[in-house]
Amino acid sequence: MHDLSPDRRGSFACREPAVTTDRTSDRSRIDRYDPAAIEPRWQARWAELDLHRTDLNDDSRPKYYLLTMYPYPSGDLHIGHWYIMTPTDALARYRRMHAENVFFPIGFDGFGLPAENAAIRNRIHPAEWTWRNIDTMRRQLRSMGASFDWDAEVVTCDPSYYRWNQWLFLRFLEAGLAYRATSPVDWCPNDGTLAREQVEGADRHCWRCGAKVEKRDLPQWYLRTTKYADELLDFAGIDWPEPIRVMQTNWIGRSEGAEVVFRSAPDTHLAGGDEIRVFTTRPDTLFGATFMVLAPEHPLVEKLTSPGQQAVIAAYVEQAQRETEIERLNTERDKTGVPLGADAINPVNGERIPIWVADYVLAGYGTGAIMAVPAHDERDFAFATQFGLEIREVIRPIDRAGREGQPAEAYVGKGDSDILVNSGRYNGLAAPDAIRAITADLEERGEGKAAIGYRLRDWLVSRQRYWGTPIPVVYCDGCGIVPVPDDQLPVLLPETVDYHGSGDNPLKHDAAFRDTTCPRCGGPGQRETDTLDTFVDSSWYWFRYLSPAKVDAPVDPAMLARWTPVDQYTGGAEHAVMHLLYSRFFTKAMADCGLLAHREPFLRLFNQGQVLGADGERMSKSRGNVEDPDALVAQYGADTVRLFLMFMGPWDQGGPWSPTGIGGVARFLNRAWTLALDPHGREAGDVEAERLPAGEDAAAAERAIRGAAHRTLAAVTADYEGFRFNTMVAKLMELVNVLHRYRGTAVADGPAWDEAVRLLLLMLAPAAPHMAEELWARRLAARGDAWSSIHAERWPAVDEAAAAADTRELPIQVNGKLRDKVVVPVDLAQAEVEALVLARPKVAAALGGRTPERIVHAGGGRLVNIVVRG
RNA sequence: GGGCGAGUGGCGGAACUGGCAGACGCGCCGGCCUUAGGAGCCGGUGCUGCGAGAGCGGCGUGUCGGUUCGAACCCGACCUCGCCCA
Repeated sequence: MHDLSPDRRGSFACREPAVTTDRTSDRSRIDRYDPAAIEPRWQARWAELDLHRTDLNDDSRPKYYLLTMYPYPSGDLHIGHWYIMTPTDALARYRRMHAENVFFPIGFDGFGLPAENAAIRNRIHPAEWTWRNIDTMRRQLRSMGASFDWDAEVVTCDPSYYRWNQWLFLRFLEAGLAYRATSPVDWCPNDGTLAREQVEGADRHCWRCGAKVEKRDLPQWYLRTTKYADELLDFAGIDWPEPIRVMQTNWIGRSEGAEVVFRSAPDTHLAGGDEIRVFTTRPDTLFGATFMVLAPEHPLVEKLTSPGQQAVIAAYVEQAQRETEIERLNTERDKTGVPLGADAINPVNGERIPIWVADYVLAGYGTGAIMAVPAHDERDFAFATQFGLEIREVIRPIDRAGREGQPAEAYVGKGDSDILVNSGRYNGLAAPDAIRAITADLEERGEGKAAIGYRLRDWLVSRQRYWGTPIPVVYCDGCGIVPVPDDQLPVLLPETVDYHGSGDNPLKHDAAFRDTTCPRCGGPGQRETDTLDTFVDSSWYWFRYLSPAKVDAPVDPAMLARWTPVDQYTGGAEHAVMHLLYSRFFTKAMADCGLLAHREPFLRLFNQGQVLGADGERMSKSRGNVEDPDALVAQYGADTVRLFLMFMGPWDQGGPWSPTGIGGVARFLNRAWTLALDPHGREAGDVEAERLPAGEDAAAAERAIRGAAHRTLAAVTADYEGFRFNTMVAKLMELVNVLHRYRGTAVADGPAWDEAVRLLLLMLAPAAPHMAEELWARRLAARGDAWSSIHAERWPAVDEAAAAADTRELPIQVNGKLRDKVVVPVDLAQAEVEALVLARPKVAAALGGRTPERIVHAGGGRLVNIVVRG
């Protein structure tokens, strides 16, 4: 209700900015650096001039699509958003200075649970809560001075966006990429169903709320991510960080093996011949399969159970269903299980082996049944030991020949030279050969085949929530599942909802929404009341940025062709197997629906680290460790905060937040300001005033200044290209320190000085855009030139001749220990270097009369090492 | 338990990927300027020994070994921490 900003402004006004003291000395000659005055002024000017609006139709320049992960509108921008976005903004500005047509959009991930929780708690409509937060965040985002193209903004909870979620869902449905199925799903008591990727940790908790996840049997909608399992493993053509590739690869979890068909054996209660399919990565251990285990939920359990075992099996199955997956998979606790009273036939040797039911086999995993090889699998070994089942060694490492008797533990190794034993006609084969031979033989007899297993599951996208995209289908008694026709999209979320004071999905109880007519037969129908996982929204949002207002298609095809894929994506690594995997899936699925011509969304990815709270924990409102940048911006200015975040450390590293040291960055900007505006001044305490550094005449000083400036330019350019913002800032600091040594001397404000200041401002422009713009404007005004933005300037070129030094300091080692240094001309010949070096008294002392064995000129003459013996 | 990554001053972090360890900044110490300094400016600052001093040594990148003229960087073993997966 109440706008807080007047209060805030009031409190800022009372606070004396730390960086603006000017009561003493000659600093009063120039106006102080006052970011509070400069920054809003330039932000307004840039907006007014539409400086950051990208002409998407301009193809006279190379395009560069720079994307940063759009934020969730939680209501306030914290320092983490700045950490993510301001270096990316520096990149956008840097690339623009290379005359590229840079598209740098922003939007909001509008759907999601916090809005709904706020609605339940505070009786605010989720839409109102969300849109109000978005307004706040837009203002806060502008205070960063980021050069977002606001015309392209996308908000996913707007019907003009989620309509296309629905449209894409229908295309996937048509293409067989979306389907509905009933199976045991991960269920969070707070958030409802979750995708497998959204269940984290060994204790299987919810990624969002941390609650313990259970299993439920529910009919749900899925997207067929598994169809692309192999393609998702292929990262050719995209430049992504190794850790993300590894995480996705592990997540997909491809394993080669075989599907083997066991059959139930005829028995008094059973005709036999029921197929029990198992997947194994170790078909070479088939002869060691001494029993089988079915998951309690396996469909054949009931049929195969012998009459005598029925009561005990029923009780066991019921008990197992009450347990969580984590309890069932816990390797610490004792295994439990019950024999069915039936046997299976091992297809390789015709042996009858008992079938058990045990909870350590999960229904949702593989086929829900395993062949148990206790000699070569730890869990099977534990189970067999506990129940006194046979343990038959069939794989033997070559160096452990002929040891008989019961092994003390399972040998799970898979050495290339491991030999099969106790395996009939395969005895003596090496394990890899045996895998091929056994698989081929099974296939020939129709009892198995080579198969590939994946850990990846299809993506469960149904959520039992109000604040999301309605899934556009209708259930009709006569017609079954009927997709909502395109011309009836969007299926709008009803605005008035009743929350019953619980977390239950209000759509389910909203008759006006739920009850409808079947689009096919016109009879009564019911809408799907589940909504789509919000990760659907974020799986294609960068396409929508290209034509956010388009009403007849999700994206303008011409824009698509010109601008996608994204050239550079930046964001956190925490989305490795969620957002980043889903986005790749969506791109491939959209391509297969004929909507795209490319199959990978983001050519290059950079994962910045996370800023943690001062306590080292992830920042969150509930932990109370969220850092508010507004106070820092008020005290130091946005440029200082931006630069400090870049200077903290490597961008991909992140770390606990601490504002200690921000004063150093503020000082640096102040010193740069002083250099640019007052080259002749000297500070009162500077005893060296007016004097050039020892041994330098004016010409040497000018050479030194130009050299420093151009070497800095070369280094800073390389750092921007490599996302090394921390060293980029450090090098600018060094340049400023060099220039300060010449301030007030005869060469201050001379041509070399002038050039160095010009380069400094240009190098600073991407990172500290307001201050650079202000000083640039004053510079132009001082020369009587018309104003033009520094952000429209070209990135300067390094003058290699200026950057080159004519002498260098040569370190001299004796047996690898540094003993002396000498200044030499850069192009001194090796023979002359040797003569010079050997003539040094310190070298002679270190040699102690010994004769050098050889002299190593290392690293292209960077260093000499004199090797002596004795 | 498996996979990946990282251990460098009091602190955040540099070090062209095998070549001067500690750039830059914080902090700390000294000086200047000041009625004052929590501002600004200049200088110093890895640890340690000898020296009044300029200086001269020794030791140093988690631990122990190895390769090399030369190792923070490469190899082996181990310790600790982080992330991902069980």
